[in-house]
Amino acid sequence: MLDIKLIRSNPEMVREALSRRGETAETALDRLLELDSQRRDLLQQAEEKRALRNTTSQEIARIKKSGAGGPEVQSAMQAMREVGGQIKELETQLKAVEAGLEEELLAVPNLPDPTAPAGGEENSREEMSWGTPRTFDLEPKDHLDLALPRDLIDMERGAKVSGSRFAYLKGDLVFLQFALVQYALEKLAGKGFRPVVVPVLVRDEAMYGTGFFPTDLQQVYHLEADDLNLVGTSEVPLAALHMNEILDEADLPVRYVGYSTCFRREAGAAGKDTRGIFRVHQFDKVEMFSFCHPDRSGEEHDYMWSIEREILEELGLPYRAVNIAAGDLGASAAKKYDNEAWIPSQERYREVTSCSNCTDYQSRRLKCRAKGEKGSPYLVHTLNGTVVAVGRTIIALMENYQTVDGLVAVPEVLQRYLPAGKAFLGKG
RNA sequence: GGAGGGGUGGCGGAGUUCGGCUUAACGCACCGGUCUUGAAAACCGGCAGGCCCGCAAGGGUCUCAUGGGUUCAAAUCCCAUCCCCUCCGCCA
Repeated sequence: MLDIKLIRSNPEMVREALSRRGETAETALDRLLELDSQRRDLLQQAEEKRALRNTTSQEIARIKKSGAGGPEVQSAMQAMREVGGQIKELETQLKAVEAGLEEELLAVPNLPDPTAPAGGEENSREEMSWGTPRTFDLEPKDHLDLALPRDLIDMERGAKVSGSRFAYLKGDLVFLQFALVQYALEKLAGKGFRPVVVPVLVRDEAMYGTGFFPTDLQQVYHLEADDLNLVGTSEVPLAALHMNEILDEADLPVRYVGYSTCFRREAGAAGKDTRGIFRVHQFDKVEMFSFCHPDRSGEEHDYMWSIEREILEELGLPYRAVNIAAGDLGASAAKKYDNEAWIPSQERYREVTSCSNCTDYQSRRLKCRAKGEKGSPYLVHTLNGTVVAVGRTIIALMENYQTVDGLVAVPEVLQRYLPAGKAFLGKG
């Protein structure tokens, strides 16, 4: 959520910034400004009446206490009865205006960082790349073809039991998953991130607070009976962890690494990435999150991004990193890097991790602030990044580490987390 | 799921019977000062946040879990919701 005061005092700057997203937020901004001015007008009227009522009520109390209290008290009470009615009327109008303002404001995305390229997806800019895609003598197999002979991935039964885009992961892939998770958690814990297992069911409040609602409503599984939502990423419960809190400035940056299953409806992705487990409704992910001082989110972003790259390099996956264009950013992000690993079967780079700086967009919604020994509380900046998206990382590993015999080698950094002697998946 | 009890400032904790100097006592923590070679102790003072108006100084308003209601006036009375605790039942 943007600061209404910023919009009020600097509408042209906001308009300009949003246009870099390609947003046609013009009319929305005009409505916001109009509602804001209505709100302040009504607020002022209501507060004047309330001030009158307060002083008069105190007057009445004083007179009654002194034992007096004749007709003038009666008439004052009568007058305040009327004022009370007027206040109620103003408050009703005010509430309607504020609800409208809130609704409009929630739908406005974050202002993009100046270093995020303007425009849509096609303007995203490759920042760097690492490694060289392997060349194969024979056509490389995709992850599903590699998995099927050893029954490591079972899409058919996933579909039978749960529907399309659900899978069973079996055998050595299960060990590989937990090896990745353990490797990621240990690495991040060593870099100042506190491990957390988060709740995966959250209230609407947390979804709005993190900026997924109202924009991504249709992406989220909602449990009607309990009015709870299945999270699509542990970013949600991690961000909401300090909702309505004032952090101690001395503790910043407050860093967490969360592990959870993630659920996504993938509405609107019909026909896209339908093979294997590249795009499924349920997957596991290790996610990092940081609450940091507003002056340091830039360097924190770089730090987190560097961790993601370090991991891809240790896993030996050729990748490229992309600075996402403003128009392709999620609602909350001011800037985002996507890291795309080389997928041999597709002969292209696909997103495996990403890292976003959400500045104060989420913290304003979540009311998450920090305060030093002196001075007033201020909104923190929030950042999130994928450490390991298990499914996609497994795909990248399988395809890049496949042998001519159709076996899959295990990267050295992961071997110590697998049952003894497993240097290849599904062997024996 | 059943029966009770309870949510007050950074923390602890009064106040709720009987609505009105509660602009929330008191303590702890914290900050500033006096004292001291320095520190501790003691003493003095300060110490919530949001919003609105204002160049500022300052003023107003709201907030005692949340939202309504009663009243001239609500931490206090009424209703609803959320959360926490205890006991019972069920349970990985």
